[in-house]
Amino acid sequence: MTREADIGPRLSRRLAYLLKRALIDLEDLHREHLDPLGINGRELSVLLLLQAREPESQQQTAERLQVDRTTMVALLDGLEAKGLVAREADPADRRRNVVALTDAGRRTLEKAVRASDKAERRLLRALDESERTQLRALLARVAADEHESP
Amino acid sequence: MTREADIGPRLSRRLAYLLKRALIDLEDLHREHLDPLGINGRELSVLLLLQAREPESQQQTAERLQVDRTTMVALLDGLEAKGLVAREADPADRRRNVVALTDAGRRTLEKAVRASDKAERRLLRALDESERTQLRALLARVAADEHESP
DNA sequence: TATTGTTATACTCTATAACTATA
DNA sequence: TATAGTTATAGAGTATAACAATA
Repeated sequence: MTREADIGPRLSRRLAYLLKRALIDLEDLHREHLDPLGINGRELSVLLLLQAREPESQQQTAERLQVDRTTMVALLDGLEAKGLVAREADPADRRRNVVALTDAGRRTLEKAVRASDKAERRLLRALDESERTQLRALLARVAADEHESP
Repeated sequence: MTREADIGPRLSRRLAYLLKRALIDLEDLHREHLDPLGINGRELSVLLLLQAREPESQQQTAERLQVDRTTMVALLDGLEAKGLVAREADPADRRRNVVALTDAGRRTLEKAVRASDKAERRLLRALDESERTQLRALLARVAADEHESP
């Protein structure tokens, strides 16, 4: 494993390095914990988004997740094949697909959130509860600020 | 821009989402600030690593950065073409290339670190100095813990 | 026989352009 | 004419396999 001494203090303290390490480790943990549910982290984020905003068109979903609409097609193809979401032509505008969670999608979502909680706790096990809250709060403020005035 | 309300609180508070947002924003800022120096964030990390460990073989460098040795070939090709690093056959073992920073590489490195500092400050402008230190310290502890017992 | 650097190749992720069906 | 979804295609980024030089 890479230890701080191996790469030097200047690199190991750069924010981009620290964020990337944390994200890669968290993605590995998500792979591990979500695998039994048959979905990945990306798909979990789509399910979470749909739960908050359904029913919604594919394009709106893509924009909110900041992915290309062609990427969303493939993502929804996968989720639909697993029976977790359903596409239906919008009666009011037959060009649009209305996307919604299925019952199975809702059940998988709740299990997946618990699995993701586990992955997060595992990543942050070196921190106590108040420090975990603090980290999340600091990151949330950074994200909120970026949204405000780019 | 994506606001928290658009994606719902459940997604916007997931750690993976927060880390990814911060990293993407920071990568954008690095692109912007490093562009005048002719290098990218990836290349800065190689320069920082070499400064800490030079001279070192390509393979050792690749392992420390956790990239494939074939990827390192392309990375060093780029840095060498810009005159920032030099490859030389190791007299003791002619299979190896010894990689070292050139004088130009050292100068560019220092400028790039200052540019990266700026990018980091811009990303974290919503936080005060003690909060920035705190965020970095929390992430460093998470990284150190992951290295310890995977 | 094993290792270092290299090249060729394939795979993933994502975006661009073009097609269709609707409006 | 413009838009939503789709498909085909191409571009980064990265990994695997094979090869030449050296040990």
